[in-house]
Amino acid sequence: MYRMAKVIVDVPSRETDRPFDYLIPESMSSWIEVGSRVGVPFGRRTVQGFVVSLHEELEMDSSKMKPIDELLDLLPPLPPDLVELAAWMSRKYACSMISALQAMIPSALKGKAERYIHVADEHENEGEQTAEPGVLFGSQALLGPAEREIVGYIHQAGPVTMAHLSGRYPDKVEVIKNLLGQGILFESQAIKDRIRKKTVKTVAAAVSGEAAKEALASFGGKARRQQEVLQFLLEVGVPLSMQEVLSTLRVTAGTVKSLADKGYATITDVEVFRDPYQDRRFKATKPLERTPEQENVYRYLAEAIDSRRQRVFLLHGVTGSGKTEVYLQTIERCISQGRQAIVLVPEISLTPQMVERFKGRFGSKVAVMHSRLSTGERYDEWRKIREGRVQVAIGARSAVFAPFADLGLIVMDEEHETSYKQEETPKYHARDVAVERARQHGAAVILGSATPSLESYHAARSLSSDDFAPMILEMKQRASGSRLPGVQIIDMREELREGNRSMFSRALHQGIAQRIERGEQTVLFLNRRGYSTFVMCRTCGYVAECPECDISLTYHQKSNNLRCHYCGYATPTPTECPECQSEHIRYFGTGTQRVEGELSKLFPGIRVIRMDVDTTSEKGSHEKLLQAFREKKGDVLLGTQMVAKGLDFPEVTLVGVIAADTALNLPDFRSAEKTFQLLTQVAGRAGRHQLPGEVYIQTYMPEHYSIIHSSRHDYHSFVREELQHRKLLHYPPYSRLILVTLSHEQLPVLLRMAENFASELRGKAQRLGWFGDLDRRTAEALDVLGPVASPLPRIKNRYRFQCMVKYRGDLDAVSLVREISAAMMGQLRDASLQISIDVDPQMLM
DNA sequence: AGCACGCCGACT
DNA sequence: GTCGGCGTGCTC
Repeated sequence: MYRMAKVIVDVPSRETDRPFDYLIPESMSSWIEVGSRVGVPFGRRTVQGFVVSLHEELEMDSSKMKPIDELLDLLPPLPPDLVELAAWMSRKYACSMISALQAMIPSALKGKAERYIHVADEHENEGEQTAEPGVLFGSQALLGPAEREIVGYIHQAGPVTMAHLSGRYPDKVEVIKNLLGQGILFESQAIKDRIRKKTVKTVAAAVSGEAAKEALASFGGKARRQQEVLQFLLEVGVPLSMQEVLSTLRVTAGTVKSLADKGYATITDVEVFRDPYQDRRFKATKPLERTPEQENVYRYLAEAIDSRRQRVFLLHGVTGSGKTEVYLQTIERCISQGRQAIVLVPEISLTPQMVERFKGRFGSKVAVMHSRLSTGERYDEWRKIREGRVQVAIGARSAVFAPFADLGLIVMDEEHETSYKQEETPKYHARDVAVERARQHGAAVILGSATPSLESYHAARSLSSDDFAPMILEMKQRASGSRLPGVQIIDMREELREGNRSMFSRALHQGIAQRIERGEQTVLFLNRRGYSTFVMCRTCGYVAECPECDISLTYHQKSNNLRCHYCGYATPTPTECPECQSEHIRYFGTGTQRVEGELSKLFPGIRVIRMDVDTTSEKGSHEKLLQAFREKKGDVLLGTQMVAKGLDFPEVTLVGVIAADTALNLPDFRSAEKTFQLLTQVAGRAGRHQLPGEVYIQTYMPEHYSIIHSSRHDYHSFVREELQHRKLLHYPPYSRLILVTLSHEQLPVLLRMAENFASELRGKAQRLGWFGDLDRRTAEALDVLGPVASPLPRIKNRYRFQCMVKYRGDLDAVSLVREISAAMMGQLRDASLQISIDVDPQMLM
């Protein structure tokens, strides 16, 4: 009987996306589990892999079968339910198993093989200087002095890497190769993690009682400092960190070391967790009394927690209705029953304020995961979860994979945010993953938003037997009792007609002036997208573009150069047009910098705090800027998306949207929805406390329904209208989409393959009886649009074309697409054709 | 993805 | 004559 493991190896290729069988060595037998991370021989090298199942076999083909060669962690990094979830993801999103597994663990555990050089056992003494140089060992050739030195060094230093060795003996690479060839040296491979567990040195007295007295006496006036250290350690009686001992007694590490050498003290490496919040104190908070609305909602949620069955709730609550307090109390109930909870927030709203609220309520029971943590910090937060040291995990998208053993609740705040969809492989949506995990664990899911996505809202409204039919819970009032701000739509065409060519309408201009006068604050919002600053020649219309990616280059004022946002290509800003030699070439478009400039021109002495990618790239700067604004060190907070979310400043009474249209005119069927959500979010920033708030929205399309309904805070009317549009055009939620992008270096080949793909897919769907025109609402329910050139038609020297597959949600179109793309990649047996599959795409541009 | 095996150009 | 170019084939 042989114990075997099926292993998914870390080799990102279509042919290797399947389990490989390995023999489990006797020594690892009781340690290897589903979810274990192992190093396995694969071809001629060693790679990392994950055990996905265990089985036994009576016979085995020993010529083919290899044993696992190392087990990388004592506790498997993935519990079995996550391995199962990875299989679900690979089906749903047409991604490889390894990419799904890799997404679930911190990057610190993405190990790579390192090669080590050893001295072969029977040659160990060859490096030593013999009395008679030139004596032959066995059949081996004579070792020269260089050979002897190298062999001797490795023997004494232990296994070393080739890089280390060639660093030490830079001109002896040939000699080393020879030794390897002769079998005097040999290579091995082992998986090396990207980081280590952090340790601190601790010191403790190694003697006590009588022995301690003797020890102290034995110094006899000598080594005063050592004596002092021992005395101190005995007094304290518990192990201390080396750091503490050194700084308290003002001694050096050498002193302590000598004491340890005498056997009077011990120095140990103790594993510690890197704690990104260790220097922060969080004020403890108590649950607030629930408002009647909150009470009503909480009753349903508490019942769901108690039932231990999968339930999905859509919590639709206006900004300021106290959704977070509801989350906190539901989590409290969940963890008091011995289960754990995950809180998902968009990366952008994982602000110190948010962290503070959770830390304040749950203290050390919380692990926080966000992108600003270092690899090591993130690894340690993750370990706290895996080892059961915390009960609550709060983080962005990937926190949905927090490896809790008994999950009772998943909260997804700002459910409608697009950042929950990962744009890289695996292109998963955290909402769908959350619902699936909840199914596995019998957990509750709360999808919270002031402006729920149409997908979620529609799913909740339809009485389908879907795997996910949420129940809608509503909160219509602000918890503070304050009114939602009045919203004024400003027609910028009118402004232009009346001779105002500035980016500020007269009303907004006056509004800002008023706030400055009254000492109140203003938030100005600029939609970044569509407002890229590009360089254009005003004489001939030439636009500077990236030679590799065919997209316009972005002007960077700081470095005075042009950069490609996609591949990083950079070039100095031209002073004359390369096409017509005109000098009238300059950057174009509005960025936050330009608005800032305009503001200081219009309001001399105005204090503007600008928040954008430039001013928040540094660690902690985001926090600092907000703090400064809170302390009223600025009259105006000017920024992009990041000022729209979750911020709460009592003295902000005016919010201005510079141009609502930029979001409205994006080539995306969701642009109206996005605009509505954005305006509602932004408007929610004003007048949250005693002072009443005002919102000005500047637009060239004042009659657009998303602008009108958002100005009236009327979600339901907006949704009614928007759903009609979607239904008419058969867009989600009335259909589903798969975006298939094909890329190849040669345009003609790509065109042929893209056409092939579309017709293959149409043909196959027709044979299944699926193909047809969605608009006719017949049984036919799959349509292929395109191929067309991708919005970014060329990236890194590869041309890109895309097809949009539109289909009825109950069909398994993903399998079909996957099948056909696999067949096509097989046709061109080189890897020159790449096909990327995006299921339920969010970004269509 | 690597890494090796395997067949054709410019050099000691 | 060899060193080395990268085409294609495989990895339990």
